[in-house]
Amino acid sequence: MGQVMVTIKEIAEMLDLSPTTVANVIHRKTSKVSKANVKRVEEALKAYNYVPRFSLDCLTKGSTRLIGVFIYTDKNFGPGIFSDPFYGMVIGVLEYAFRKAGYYMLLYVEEDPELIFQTALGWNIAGAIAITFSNRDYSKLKTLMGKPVVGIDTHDGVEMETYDVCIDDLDGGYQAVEYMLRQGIDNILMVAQSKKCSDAVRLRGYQKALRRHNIPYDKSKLFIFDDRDPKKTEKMKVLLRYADNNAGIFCVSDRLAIQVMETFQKSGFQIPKDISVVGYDDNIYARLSSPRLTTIHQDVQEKAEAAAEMLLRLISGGTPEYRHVMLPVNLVTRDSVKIMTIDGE
Amino acid sequence: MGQVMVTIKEIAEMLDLSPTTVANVIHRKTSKVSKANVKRVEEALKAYNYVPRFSLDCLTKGSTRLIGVFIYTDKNFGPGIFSDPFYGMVIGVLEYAFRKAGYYMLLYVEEDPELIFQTALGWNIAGAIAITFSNRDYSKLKTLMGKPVVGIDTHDGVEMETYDVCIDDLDGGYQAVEYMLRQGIDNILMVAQSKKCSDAVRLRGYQKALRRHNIPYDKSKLFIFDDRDPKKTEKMKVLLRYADNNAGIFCVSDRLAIQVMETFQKSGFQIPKDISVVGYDDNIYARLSSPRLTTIHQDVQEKAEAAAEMLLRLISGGTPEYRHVMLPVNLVTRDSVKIMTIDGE
DNA sequence: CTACTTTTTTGATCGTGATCAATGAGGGCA
DNA sequence: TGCCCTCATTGATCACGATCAAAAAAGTAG
Repeated sequence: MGQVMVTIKEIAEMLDLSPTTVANVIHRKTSKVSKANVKRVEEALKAYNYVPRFSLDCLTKGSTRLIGVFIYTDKNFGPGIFSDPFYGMVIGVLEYAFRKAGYYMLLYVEEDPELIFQTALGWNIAGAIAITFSNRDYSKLKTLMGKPVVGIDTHDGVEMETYDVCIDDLDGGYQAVEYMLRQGIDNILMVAQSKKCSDAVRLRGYQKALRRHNIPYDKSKLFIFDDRDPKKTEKMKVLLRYADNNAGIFCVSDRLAIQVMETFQKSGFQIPKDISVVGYDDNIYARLSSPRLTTIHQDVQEKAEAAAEMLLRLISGGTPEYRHVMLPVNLVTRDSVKIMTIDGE
Repeated sequence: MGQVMVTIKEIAEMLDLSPTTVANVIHRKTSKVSKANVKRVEEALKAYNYVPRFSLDCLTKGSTRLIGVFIYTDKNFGPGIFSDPFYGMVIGVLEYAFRKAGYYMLLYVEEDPELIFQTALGWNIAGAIAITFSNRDYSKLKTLMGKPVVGIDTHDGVEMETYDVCIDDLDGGYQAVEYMLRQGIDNILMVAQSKKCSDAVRLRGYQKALRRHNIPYDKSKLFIFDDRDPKKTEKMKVLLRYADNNAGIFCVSDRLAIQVMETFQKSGFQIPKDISVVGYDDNIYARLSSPRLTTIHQDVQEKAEAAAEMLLRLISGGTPEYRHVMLPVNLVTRDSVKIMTIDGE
């Protein structure tokens, strides 16, 4: 059915030449082909719209021009994962960078590491971006393929042999909490999605800020709300009893922050009058919410660009300048934190 | 470098069998292999972690298990395209559906149709999703590949031979405008991104609503703001002179609607007191904006799921129930349109 | 015109998996 | 024991492109 692709052999037959000659023209080895034939072959290639069969690259070269972008989701996020602006931006930037470099992007979102490994091997990809992998899975992927892998937001932080890009979550947590403390807010809760990964690092930043102000860490002030939990919004109501103008909440994502604010607002509280909230990411949610969200800004585009550049350099046999790139974050102050006025706190 | 993949031939050599026997076990043609050997081969496959080379499928079958998801962008959207919740949701749903069906997703965003065709051919994809293609490019892609293609939001509407999914933009435009008219708002502007494609259809819906209310169409009330234009926000100020409590603006996207609202708000106008605004899409912007945006809701997830199902059925040789799926849209009333009260309009 | 060099073209092989036709081995029956 | 039949296994071939060594053609010099 449909049009059949022209092969080198067919072009060669039509011109009464050998496939080798045609192949030589394709690979610009024109020194080995007479000018007359170069012209003839080139015209035929255009006329019959010859397209190389990318998928067969793995036979003659070691790999295809596919780059695997693997997103590990330990929770079953379901199909809506890219409506999260973070993932959307990341894959948009990666696709762009790879395409411009002549590579193609195989996108694969999986919870089962084994399936990711199989995909990487079976497609003979040239390299991979591993998003939110654990160090163990990163290493296994790399060992199995023997091809470059660059991690983005590796779960359990940086290890010697990995190449990866992340953000300074310790500083992010610290800045968020320090800012509230400086406004005289000293009863600060933290709302996280899990106790692991980047949330754990942000928690350390939270603790560091408290320590600097000689406030003991009270683990009852750490709340975990699982994104999968359908009763999540219901459970958030436990936060209501903390409403107090000396209280603040540090949330590990803008999404969570918005939900927390809505919880308070629905119960008649005002933000930041009755309680302050700081988010994390600085995505579209933060700019549109009311009140507009004070949050920790991370440059997702830069993160993805850095990862793409690292991987492309590794694939072409080079060595990236750094093994580990940790991008800075910064606080963006908007309207969700009560500001200390001159005449009192 | 790295681990080398095990091949069928190698497994066969290790077990002192022929490659054919191993291949037969892999393809479940166990009727042709003795039970003892089936067991031996299966164990070896597991032990040496045999993974078939997906990319070579095109040699023996007609195509690979890749599905091309092609997004045509006549404007150079740049790398941030998926931060648009629409595209993000679409590709998330597609990736999920294809993966569950055993296919892999090749994502390719391009402005040059020729490069899309080359990609489709070179990778021997099993089928393609063509997002915002023109009918001409859709047909060309289909003809060149001879494989199933399903369109999403085909630019110039539906034609006989295409398979595609779209939304009822005529009704969307109509509902948006009709709603404002019923609130006594009779001076209605329309803000679009272009004069083509779905915007053109929505314009017809706009005109239809006016006609029903015996209001003549005034083309000076149609404003085009190109998303690429950096002076876009500046240019929007021409709208300000329409501020009037009998005036309303129908915007072809929530993003545009938000920008329009901000333009008015920055100049001290209130929405909907001084002017009403209706958006289109009902994405995250609409729910978070202030005032919350009254808008036309489209179910992006359903759209993508319908397209995925159609394509998978076509690939497996079946026939989808419909050639053209047009999903309904509906108005979601929130707070950006002035509501007519009992005692006056 | 021969001998030799250079240019151009070709044949053969590899790498991987699917498949068909053909061979080998074992079992049953006369 | 010999013959046939069936089940199990194998060899050969194809699909496609890259590449190297070998062959053919063309050109140069004596």
